[in-house]
Amino acid sequence: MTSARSAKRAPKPTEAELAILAVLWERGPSTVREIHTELGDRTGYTTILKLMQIMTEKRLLTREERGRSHVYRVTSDEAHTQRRIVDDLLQKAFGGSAQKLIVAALSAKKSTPDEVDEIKRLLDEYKGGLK
Amino acid sequence: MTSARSAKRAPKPTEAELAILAVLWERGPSTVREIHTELGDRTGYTTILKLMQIMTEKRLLTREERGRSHVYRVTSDEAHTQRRIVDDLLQKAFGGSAQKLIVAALSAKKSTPDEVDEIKRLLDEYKGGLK
DNA sequence: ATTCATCTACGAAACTTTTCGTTGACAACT
DNA sequence: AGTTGTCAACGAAAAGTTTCGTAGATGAAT
Repeated sequence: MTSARSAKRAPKPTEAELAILAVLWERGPSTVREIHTELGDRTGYTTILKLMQIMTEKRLLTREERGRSHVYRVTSDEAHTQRRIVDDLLQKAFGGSAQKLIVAALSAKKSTPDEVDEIKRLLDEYKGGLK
Repeated sequence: MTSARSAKRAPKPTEAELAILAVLWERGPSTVREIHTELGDRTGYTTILKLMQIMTEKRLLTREERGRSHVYRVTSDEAHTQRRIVDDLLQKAFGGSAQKLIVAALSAKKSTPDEVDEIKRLLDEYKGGLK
């Protein structure tokens, strides 16, 4: 056997794929038409269709038929996929240091003191979950 | 004019470029040989050389001659580049929510309580810097 | 029944990124 | 002077990603 479409882990999505995932996260299960509309006129309909077909092959999406069209949904949840992506970035750009990444995120986002407090609350929550 | 190599802002590095940047961040200014050694035998020497030449064209790196070889250094500092990358990811995968990203970073890294405390300290520092 | 709109499927073009083979320069060594 | 090792330069192949044109199916409207 060489490279059949067998049971593999979901690979890291490409840029264009990520744009589609983001819409699916926001809207929930959707048709190609819906995604295409949401994404605006930057890309043609068949481009989106093709990408979603490829994503289905890669197991990033599943689909079911509804009438004449297909409804796509993401296979693994938003948090899981985001963790994958961040983990990858953490290794490649931050030498594995979550702290550096968080600092970068804060200054990129220019968070307000209130938001920082909210983040601190999340940290406590996370710490609580560890025990 | 269409696309001359003029005064442009540094573009987002590709994956392979990022691997090189990471080594330069860690080691400081280095020769191609040094980067190649550090990166192991996964890729050939000329591949790294070519990439670094391209990166120099793109102004991600500058270089100066030292004897027969060239010493490359990054143009903009680590934090700045990391912020760029994170900002991009923030928009594309996290709907602009720094909180989501931070949570993802924590669980990807499986941070310990001590590390979480350290991050909280950084947050306070950051908050202090805002005033 | 013909036309029209909408959908999937397929294939290939266009573009980007990564890889490496080859060449020529240069210096150190014999 | 000839051989050997190391380097930058260059070009182009290979691989990966994104784009869209075209075709065929199906249902709705005339």
